[in-house]
Amino acid sequence: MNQRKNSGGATAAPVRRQGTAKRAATAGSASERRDHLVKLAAELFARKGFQATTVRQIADEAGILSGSLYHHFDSKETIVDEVLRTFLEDLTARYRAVLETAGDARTALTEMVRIGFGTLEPHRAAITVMQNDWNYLRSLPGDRFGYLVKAEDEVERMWVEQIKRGQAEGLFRADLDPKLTYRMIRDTIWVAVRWFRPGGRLNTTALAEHYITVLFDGLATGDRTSHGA
Amino acid sequence: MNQRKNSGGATAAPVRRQGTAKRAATAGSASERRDHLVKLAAELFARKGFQATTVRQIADEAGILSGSLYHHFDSKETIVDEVLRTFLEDLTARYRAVLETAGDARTALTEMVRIGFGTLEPHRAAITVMQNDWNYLRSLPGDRFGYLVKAEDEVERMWVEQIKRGQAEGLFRADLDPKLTYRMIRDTIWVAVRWFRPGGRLNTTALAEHYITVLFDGLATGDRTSHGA
Amino acid sequence: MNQRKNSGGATAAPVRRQGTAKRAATAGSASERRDHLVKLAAELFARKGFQATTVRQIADEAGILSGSLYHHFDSKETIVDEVLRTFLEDLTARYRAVLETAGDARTALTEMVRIGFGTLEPHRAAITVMQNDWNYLRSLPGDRFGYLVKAEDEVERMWVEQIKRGQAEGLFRADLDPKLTYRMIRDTIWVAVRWFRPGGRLNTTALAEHYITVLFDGLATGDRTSHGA
Amino acid sequence: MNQRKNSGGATAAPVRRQGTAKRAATAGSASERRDHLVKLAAELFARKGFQATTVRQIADEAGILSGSLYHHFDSKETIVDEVLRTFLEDLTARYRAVLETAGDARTALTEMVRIGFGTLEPHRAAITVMQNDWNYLRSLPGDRFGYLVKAEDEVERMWVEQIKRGQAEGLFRADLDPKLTYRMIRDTIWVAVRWFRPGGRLNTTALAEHYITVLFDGLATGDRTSHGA
DNA sequence: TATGAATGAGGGTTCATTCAT
DNA sequence: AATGAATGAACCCTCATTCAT
Repeated sequence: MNQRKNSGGATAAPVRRQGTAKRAATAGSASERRDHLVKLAAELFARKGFQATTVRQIADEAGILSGSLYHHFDSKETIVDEVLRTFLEDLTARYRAVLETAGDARTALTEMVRIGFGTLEPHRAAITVMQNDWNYLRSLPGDRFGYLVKAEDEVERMWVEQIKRGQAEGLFRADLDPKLTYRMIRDTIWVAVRWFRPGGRLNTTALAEHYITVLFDGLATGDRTSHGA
Repeated sequence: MNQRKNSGGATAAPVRRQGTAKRAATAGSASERRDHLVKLAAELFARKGFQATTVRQIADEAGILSGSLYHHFDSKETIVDEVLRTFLEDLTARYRAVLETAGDARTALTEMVRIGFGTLEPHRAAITVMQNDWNYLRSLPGDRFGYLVKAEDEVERMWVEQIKRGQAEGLFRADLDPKLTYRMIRDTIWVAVRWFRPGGRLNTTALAEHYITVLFDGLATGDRTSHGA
Repeated sequence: MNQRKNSGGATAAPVRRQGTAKRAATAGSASERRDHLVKLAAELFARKGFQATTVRQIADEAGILSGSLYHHFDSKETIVDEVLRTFLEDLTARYRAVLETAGDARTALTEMVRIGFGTLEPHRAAITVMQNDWNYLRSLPGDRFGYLVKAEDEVERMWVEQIKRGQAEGLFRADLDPKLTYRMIRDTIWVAVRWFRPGGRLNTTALAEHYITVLFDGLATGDRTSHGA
Repeated sequence: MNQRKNSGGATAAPVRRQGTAKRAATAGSASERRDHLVKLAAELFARKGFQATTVRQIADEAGILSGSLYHHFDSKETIVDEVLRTFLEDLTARYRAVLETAGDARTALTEMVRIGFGTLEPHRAAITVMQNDWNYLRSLPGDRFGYLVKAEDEVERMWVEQIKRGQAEGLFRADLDPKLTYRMIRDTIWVAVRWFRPGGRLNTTALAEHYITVLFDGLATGDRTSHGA
């Protein structure tokens, strides 16, 4: 279950009983099989929600019986855990990388926005799950998903730091609440997962640039007059 | 505003075992009782999610048995339906009112943002449900919640119209995608429901003004230099 | 579920859908229904063991669906809990009653033996479960059945006390280990449940008198010569 | 006595992952390996019950995977079969040996009691299983464990014979039911397995002598007065 | 308008067993 | 003689819903 068994080579796709369902070419090491299952599950979780997805559906998708899933995972929760953890690890790693080499605060923030939108496509399923089921998963007993909160806190710290730095450097308006600003940026990026579809009119790069423009310079054209009540 | 207590009639407050729950003064007309139940349910849906909330929990909260709920509602879906419908009707009504008397596009948009944030408190539960369970509800068979999509479309039309008008008037950058811009604004407002807590450091008015500032004029201070890669 | 609802009178056995199975006349109060179910379950537990008995079998026996059992009980464990608790409460109550009015130690012990055998018939199922499944139930997590151990300790104390008193009074051999002696007596009585069948050659009274004879005066006839190695 | 370790051959102690468990020296002939597995399983069966013990647990204990057990045994039942059969064969053999050379009935019975207690330690696991799971195993379809009943019958015959002989010889009370008496003796001995722990205050020899005293001469001191109701 | 007992479908999970490798 | 992936049946339990009272 957890030792890489072979591999390297053509692995001569073994003849395997087909079960009832599709089951696309699933040769490869044990951990590859596991990853494959996680991917299938993530897709379902994203489409229908964690709770509404049954382990039987996941198993069907993989062409095995529901009980067989438990050869690979302890529980349904373990699967979604793996989905989210993978995403969060990738995300925080990318943030850290950017921050090590970042120039001024605006550049850093710009890069971070790009990273955010950049995950939209490769991690679409995970982000969707996080958006929709975060509330539920966090409420589960046993602090099973406590790391979610921790990871989020770390990310928040990174963003807020840059915003504050930008204010100190005179690059960003001093009258803004850093934490609040971070939240708005974060939400704007992630919620896009709800309507963003790859292959549509705009790709995630365009999305990012669009948002960067609005974020830094606003909707308005040059003339800064007061409006509203 | 939400607890017309009696109504002047014989209603002879029925002796009732109290069950385990609070259940404040529950006399009154049938429709008031119904509204009360909807409110309790909305709170639970918001806190735990629609699926994770059982009809038994709703009934408990109301101090009755789960079967008794079915004297008021056809199904669990009917309840959430009422929750969402009420919210959407209020929201669209407010938008229409503003648009009838609005001045230039920027003023109109400003007001719309204020309306958005303004619903955060009174409709917190409904918005939360919409954020978290929209995906699931929409996927239910029978087009039970098709009106959600319709309402959303109407709202989108209103916003996009104002954005385009603003661009035409030269108030907003011409290089922005109106639909995309709308979505970002919308999301930023609604998702706030996830972390906004009444009584905290900032009230919804402050939130609105904060966002209006960033939205129109951006994060950056005056010097519009190019940044990023 | 837990309030006595009516009763007293002929209760006009309500017409009720028959489900799929037998279901003997089950009129009466809610708690009577519950008791009935417990009795059915106890019988099955005794016959096949707690683990080997499925909730479906219990429900079948009652003529309802397995899920319906959960209207009356929280879990399968709750049912066996009720089986054992009822027995233990009856048993300890009887012991206490005897001990309050007992004469010398031998009389007390005699009565206790009679009580023991006397429970064999009315509590046959419960005793059988206790004999066969004690080990398993005790090992369940959460100290769900800790009271079993407590009740057993109390009973042990009562017996040992009488044995010691008998020794002090010069009625019982002084060279016997009281605790050990108790255990042997206890086991001899309870295990009889394994082979005792009501209506057989001997009833429980005869069993008791038989055992009392051997217990106090031994197998041997008068001549107390030493034997064995 | 139970671990002829090698056997003089190349056996080239196979490199084997150690799993999570102990697994002392496991080289040796196939039948030794098998015996070892049976012993591990017996221990688990005794501790947790036959049904509650999973084949996975047995395999874990042996440091192999559950599927691998099926190279040694046809089924889980086969394992417990072996556990019980071994015990019963040893037991009846010992009884037979004693009976061939026995003197009077009292001596014979004394020796049989000693044998009984004498198996408590070496066959603790098997006896425990027999006590707790007999009921279940006997109920399994296919008469798989019919030999259990047969062996028990044979043992009963041996005991009852001696008791009757003792009565005929005038050594035992004539008013006792031989079969009933046998059962009580048997039960008293075997159930001791539930609380007997090697290394405790009393060893099995002391237990036996204690019981022999009570059995033949009773609890009471010399004065045979009538008691009870 | 409520109760309370029941339905019936389905949920996640367990587990002895099989079998290609 | 072992692995590891899978089976398939069954298990306990949940829950929206129904309905006679």
